[in-house]
Amino acid sequence: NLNKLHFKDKHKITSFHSPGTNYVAVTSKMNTFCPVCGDKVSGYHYGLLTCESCKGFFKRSVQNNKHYTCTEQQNCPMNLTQRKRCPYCRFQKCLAVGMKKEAVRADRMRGGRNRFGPLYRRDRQIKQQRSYQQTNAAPYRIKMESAIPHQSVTSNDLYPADWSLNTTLSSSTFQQCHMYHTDMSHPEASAHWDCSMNPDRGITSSSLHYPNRLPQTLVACTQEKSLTSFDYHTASTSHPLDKPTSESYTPRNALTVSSNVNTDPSLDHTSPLAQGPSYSSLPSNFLDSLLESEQDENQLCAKVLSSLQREQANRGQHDRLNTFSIMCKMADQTLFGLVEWARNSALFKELKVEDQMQLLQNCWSELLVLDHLCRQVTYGKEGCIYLVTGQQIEVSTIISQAGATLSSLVSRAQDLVTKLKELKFDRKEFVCLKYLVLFNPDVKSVVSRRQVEQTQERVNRALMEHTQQSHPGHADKFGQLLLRLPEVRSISLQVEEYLYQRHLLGDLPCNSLLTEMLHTKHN
DNA sequence: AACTCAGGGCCAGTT
DNA sequence: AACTGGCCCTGAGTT
Repeated sequence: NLNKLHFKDKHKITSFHSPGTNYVAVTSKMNTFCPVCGDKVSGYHYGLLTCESCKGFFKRSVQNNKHYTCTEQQNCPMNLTQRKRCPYCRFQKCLAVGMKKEAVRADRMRGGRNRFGPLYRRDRQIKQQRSYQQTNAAPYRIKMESAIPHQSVTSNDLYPADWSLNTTLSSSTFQQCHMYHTDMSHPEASAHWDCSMNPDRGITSSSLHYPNRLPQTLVACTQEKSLTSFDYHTASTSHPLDKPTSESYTPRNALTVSSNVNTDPSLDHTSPLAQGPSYSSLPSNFLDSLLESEQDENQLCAKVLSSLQREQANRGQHDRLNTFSIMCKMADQTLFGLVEWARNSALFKELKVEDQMQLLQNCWSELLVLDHLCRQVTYGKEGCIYLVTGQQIEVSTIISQAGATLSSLVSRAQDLVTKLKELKFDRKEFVCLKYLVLFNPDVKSVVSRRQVEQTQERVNRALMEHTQQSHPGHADKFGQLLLRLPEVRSISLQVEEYLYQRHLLGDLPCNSLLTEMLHTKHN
């Protein structure tokens, strides 16, 4: 008698004995987590898949017309263990994720069906379709989900079996795999995302060693005006993304061949950048030259992966990085890549080193956000976040596991991704936005303001011409793209604020470029 | 007619 | 006393 069985056992039996459609429906329900608290989903309740307890909580709150208050800052972490602490934040999260008050019946009539039936059906179809696609595209995922028991998922599981065994696996292999990250989808792992529960708070990355890192130079620059271009150049050759043995810097392309920091590209008449006033008639050449200094995504992916693997390998069994720390490391490595990108750019090299420092210090977080957005537009699947390592995480999982601030950041970024996808955002436009953000003449204490302004105008004009040429039917694409920049700025400021708060709690790896950038700004 | 599943209610346990 | 959350009852819609 199934009705006499425990709820959880009922689902186990149903899923075990019913292959086909029913199996997919039940297993997908079992494998998803409540978007409010991360507990196991028991079915559709008031508009979406939630757990039994949030269903009950939402029902009681609406039925009894509850008005809760928050004793904190109205952004309490919401997870399995903490959901009871703040009903205000819990109810707000219920509403935020889309639970519908109107589905709670005023007449309290039992049974029957409501008007959300079609909505649930459509949602099921989408999930089933997605599950089918993933099953066919990524046999790996099934292996992970079935092989890794829920009770012992650690940050180590960020690396599926093959990652830790085969360190030479190519990045393209990873990208084909659509691997899913299991740590975050586990309720217990949510602790890693919420400040107040982070068991690894205060983690010290003593095993990290980034000799002569650029950020120290950046910080030093704010204190010592006499920093020479030589210091800057030497310091940045020891990029942590480089192999530890690399002693000399090898430029990636012709634009960066010169070792002279203050090279004037106008002297190089073979460079499209040096074509003077005529460049505007050949915007594609100018943009192509900007594109050339772009870092190869596969290379970046491989570097970040190997760096993370090295780091984990150097750690003891009980000293593994938690999810948040891993994300910070990824951001940190990406940031290094962005600094390297700027440093290699011929336009940037034209500037005085002090100005370079100021500009980078001003826009590093915007560059990170732009980089994230571009990766999502290029590789991201619907409802997923594509990491620099080639892994994907479902947005709903992050939102269910993270606190309010991080959830809101992810949502805002995803909204922007949607808009950019609608605009058919391409790589050239992305590079232009990066330059527009980097060459910001409004940054205080920039000495060569006019030069920065001219470069910004130049890139701006190239962007306008490109959008007009490549999308003649979309007259306002240029304006639409520029209109996204204030939101990028706003998100980046929220990112900085969030990271700084986590830093104050000791959650950020001490020895990171991120930390130093944050420090410099707050000092 | 039997089944499904998302509503509501109940109540032992917890705060 | 109020709240929580797991389990059960109900009944319109589906098969």
